[in-house]
Amino acid sequence: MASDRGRKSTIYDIATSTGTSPATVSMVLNGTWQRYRISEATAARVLGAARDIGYTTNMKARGLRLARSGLAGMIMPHYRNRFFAGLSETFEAGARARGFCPMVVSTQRQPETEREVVERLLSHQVEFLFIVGVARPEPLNDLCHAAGIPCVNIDLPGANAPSVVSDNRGGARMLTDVLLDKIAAADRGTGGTAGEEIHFLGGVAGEYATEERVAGFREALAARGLPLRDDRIHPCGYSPPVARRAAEDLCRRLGGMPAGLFVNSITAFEGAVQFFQSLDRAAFHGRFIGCFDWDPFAAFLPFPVTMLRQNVEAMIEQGFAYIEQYRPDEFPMTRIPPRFGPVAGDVRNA
Amino acid sequence: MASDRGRKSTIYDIATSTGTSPATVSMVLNGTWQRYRISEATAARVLGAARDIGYTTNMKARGLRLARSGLAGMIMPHYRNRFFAGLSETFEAGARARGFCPMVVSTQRQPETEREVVERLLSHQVEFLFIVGVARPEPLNDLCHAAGIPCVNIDLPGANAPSVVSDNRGGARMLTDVLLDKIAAADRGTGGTAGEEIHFLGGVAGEYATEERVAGFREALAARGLPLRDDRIHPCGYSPPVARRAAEDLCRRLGGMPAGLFVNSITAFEGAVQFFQSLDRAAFHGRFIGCFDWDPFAAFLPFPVTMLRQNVEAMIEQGFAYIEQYRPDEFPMTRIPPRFGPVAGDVRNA
DNA sequence: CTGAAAGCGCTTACAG
DNA sequence: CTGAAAGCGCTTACAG
Repeated sequence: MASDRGRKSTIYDIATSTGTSPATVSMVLNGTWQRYRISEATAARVLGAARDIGYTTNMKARGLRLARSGLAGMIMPHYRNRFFAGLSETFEAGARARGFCPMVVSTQRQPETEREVVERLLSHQVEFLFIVGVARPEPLNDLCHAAGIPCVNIDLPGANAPSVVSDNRGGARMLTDVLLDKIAAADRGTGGTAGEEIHFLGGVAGEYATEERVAGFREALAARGLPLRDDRIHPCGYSPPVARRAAEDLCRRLGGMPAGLFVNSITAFEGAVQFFQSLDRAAFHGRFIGCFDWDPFAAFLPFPVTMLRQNVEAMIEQGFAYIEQYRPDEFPMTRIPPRFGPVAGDVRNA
Repeated sequence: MASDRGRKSTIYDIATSTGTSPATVSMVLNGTWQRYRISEATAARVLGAARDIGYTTNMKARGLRLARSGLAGMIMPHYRNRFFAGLSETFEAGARARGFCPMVVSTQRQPETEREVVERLLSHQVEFLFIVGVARPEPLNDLCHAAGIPCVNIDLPGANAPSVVSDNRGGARMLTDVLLDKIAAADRGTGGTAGEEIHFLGGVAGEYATEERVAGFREALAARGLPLRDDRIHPCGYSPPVARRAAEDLCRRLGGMPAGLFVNSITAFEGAVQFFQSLDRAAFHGRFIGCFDWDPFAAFLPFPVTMLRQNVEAMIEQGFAYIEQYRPDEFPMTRIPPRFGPVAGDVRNA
């Protein structure tokens, strides 16, 4: 029954066809008609016509009039891992539950794209913006402020907006402790000092998340009185190919796998695993690998990997909380503890 | 320098502050000023003021006036695998390259959500819509037609809009052929009839993609004169837990892995792999697994897997082509051939 | 109980 | 070379 002739129908069409006025139609459609004492009969007539004609309200016009777009914006690097995919999906569900239409766009970590996309989203009048995984979010925060739009930084913090991040330091500490425990258990009785042989691979020196994780890693060692030489830290970046090479170099230098390997991020892990494929399975005997991130397939690799799963739901909830209580002059930060994901080889956890 | 006092600034603010009119400001900002013979001096003044004030044009107002929103819509099930993630990212890049702001939202395969989201996107006046992975897209296509908005179905076809899908039949044929070749090579000289021991796992009976893939699977067997009993086809759905159980039942029944296993979709594969973890590595000797989908980590499992990678870029390009040459009365379908992904254990391909 | 009117921020012929 | 005016589709006091 849709009038697919010509253009989309408007409240004027409905007013004409029902012998009422645009104002009446508007009130009926908005459900405010009883407040305006519109007769039940008129309301029913209008509603029926709207249904028959397949009317949908033009949000552009309503938004213009009301200065409320109904749009909720988010930018993020990409969707190619479970962490980012989960953040998007959770954000979308949260936005929808709050009556907004989610608008999430990926920017591939390109600062220029990030800026352009934010400007675009602002042009489209998003009512608030989640900024995910941006290394330097401050310029974007400023753009939002200039437009009078609340925003939050997720995953990577920034000075000019509230931020919610994983507890990177605490998580790294947890993960390192697990690796050290396993090494110690394997060492038991041999009096080994395997703690010295634990290495940290991946991430970017000077970047917030990496520095925090390195700090947690150091803490765990320090707590056991284990030494840590700087040459055990290899912040080779996040790209799989360079992580692959870094892992290879490391093993060549050591003459084999280190007793423990803390891999920072799933993408670095992907690279490292490419190299591990070339190793004999025996190379992993008594060696323990940890990854600060989780992936369902990575859980099924042929050697044991302990994985940390960031708490996506809690991060997004906190983001909405910050938006809802937004104060343009206070930029707190909250750290959400990650949890252990299923452990490879341990089917019960899968 | 942004005037973050009060609300967002408009062309009226700029007109006032530069002693010009809103019309002039509009022309200058749109770059059409020379066509209207506005003086260079005025143009420069306006541009400067716009920059100082941090002006961004209100797309709601412009869209309303121009009946062009600048929004490109897409709905899809979720982002939790490389295929969907790739479709989103490629779509976003394509939309941006064409001057649109992408608006992609996930619907978790819930028909109600799909409908609501499409209505919402239409309300926001998206100029066209990509409908990805929807089992029954026709009602959504009709919604778009009623609104006069072109749409295409991606991944799963529909009768009421142009569709672009992977060449499911051809791809399944390719994949099955590889598995049969490997089995034959392993069998060489033993005179075995291992072709009979190839099974198909996952997907939904009656669903387009599954039926096509089963057809390709049958074709490959038929071409070699191999028989295929119906009890070799196990369309257990896509969910990992049920696929896990199905794989387990199958192996129990056979007393071990079949010679060949064609797994339909990465999610079914995820389930099957959960079960495989409990098997001894020897169980895979001389057994060959194929998956109609690709994942970077699945490529590094401890047994050989041949994976098909759908051509996301070509699919999205074809989608845009359909939109650009849209005819509301012709609904063709194009099939894009998938390619082989890197093969597990073969580092050279990784 | 319902309609006429103004205005959200923009663009584009049309005058001058 | 530039401005006044109308109109995109809506909503909301304000009359009646």
